[in-house]
Amino acid sequence: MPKINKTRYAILGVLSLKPGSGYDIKKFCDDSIFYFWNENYGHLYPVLRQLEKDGLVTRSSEQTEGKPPRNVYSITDQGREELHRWLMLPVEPYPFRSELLLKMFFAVNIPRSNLIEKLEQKIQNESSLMRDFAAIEDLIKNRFGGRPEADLWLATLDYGKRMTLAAIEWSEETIGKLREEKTKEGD
Amino acid sequence: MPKINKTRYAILGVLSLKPGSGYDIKKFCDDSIFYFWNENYGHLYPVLRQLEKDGLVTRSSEQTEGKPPRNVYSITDQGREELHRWLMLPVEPYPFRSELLLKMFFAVNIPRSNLIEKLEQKIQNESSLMRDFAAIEDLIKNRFGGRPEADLWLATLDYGKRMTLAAIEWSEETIGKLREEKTKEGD
DNA sequence: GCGCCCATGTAACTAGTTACATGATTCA
DNA sequence: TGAATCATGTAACTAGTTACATGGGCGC
Repeated sequence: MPKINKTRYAILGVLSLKPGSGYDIKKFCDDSIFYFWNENYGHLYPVLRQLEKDGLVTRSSEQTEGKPPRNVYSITDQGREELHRWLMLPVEPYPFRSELLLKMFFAVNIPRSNLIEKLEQKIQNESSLMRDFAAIEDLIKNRFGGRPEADLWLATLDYGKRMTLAAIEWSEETIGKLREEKTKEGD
Repeated sequence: MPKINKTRYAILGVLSLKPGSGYDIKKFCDDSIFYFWNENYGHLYPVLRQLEKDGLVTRSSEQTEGKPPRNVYSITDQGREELHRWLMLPVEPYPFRSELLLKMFFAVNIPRSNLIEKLEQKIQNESSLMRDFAAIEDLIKNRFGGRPEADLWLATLDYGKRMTLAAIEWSEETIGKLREEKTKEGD
């Protein structure tokens, strides 16, 4: 089974909401779906050109005076069909990788304080995510509450919130356990 | 900042527990840490040779009669130092990607029944994982309970369990919400 | 004047996947 | 007899990352 290029579909998905430039697509990923998707220019721009060649998007160059030129892409009917076809397909299992867990698993000879630092860092990161989620939730409810997509968007957000909360809880309890061990040894 | 090769450290980690062949390392990944790490031969074997060239592991060829030859690798002192150095380093943020969420996010024109199927599939997968976790937990507690690593291994397992449970809960509640919507429309 | 935002892209690289190739042993 | 497990590896490919290159506008 050949690996299918997900970036193609992520781009088609973003353009299915509204036309935009490569820059806009990247921005959308970073602002709205960053908690489960990411794209970078080095991959985005070439794939965008390829989609154009395949007839799934069209490009129109906009030149506003005193501003950098914009290549605005729109999804075509063929592009919508292709996206629809892919959305209907079952989800391919994607191997999850966690460097934190890898490090913990082999950390017998690492000072517990170092592990605790890593877990505290994780709590910081995840807490920051929780604040982002609150802001996104407001945005969806206030600005896009009427849209038929709103429920789906809130569902994906709910996933992010649950995972993030669970990660924070695990980190805190694991820190607790590590401290217990430490004091046991220390006495 | 250059991207560091995680496979190198995963291999060093596995060999830090005990010497083994490429096949053994792959097996360990698939059996014991598959819920947060994966390796495949196409990457594993070349990296193993590279580690040998760098003096971080040594190779000894075993030829048992009537069996395929085995290249058994052992970690060197230099390898242990390199592993230790890396384990102490802070965790690099790794972008999380979810095809399921990507599909849900853009699923306005997809029948709800198709989404529900995907969520049910997810519940199946995660439930199967939960059973694997139970088996691994038994193994750690019964066979490796005395090892100093046991607590760390149980901590990583605990992470897996929490995430998996949260994913199942989310899937079930999301199915519920989708069905509600459906019946509302239906009337 | 400095830094951030807008805006496009390429080149070089690396990590990782899949498919191919081979072949013995063991167990049902 | 056929499937699974043991066992090693290469070749071709693709996806994705990072660094480089360029440059105007805007606000503090």
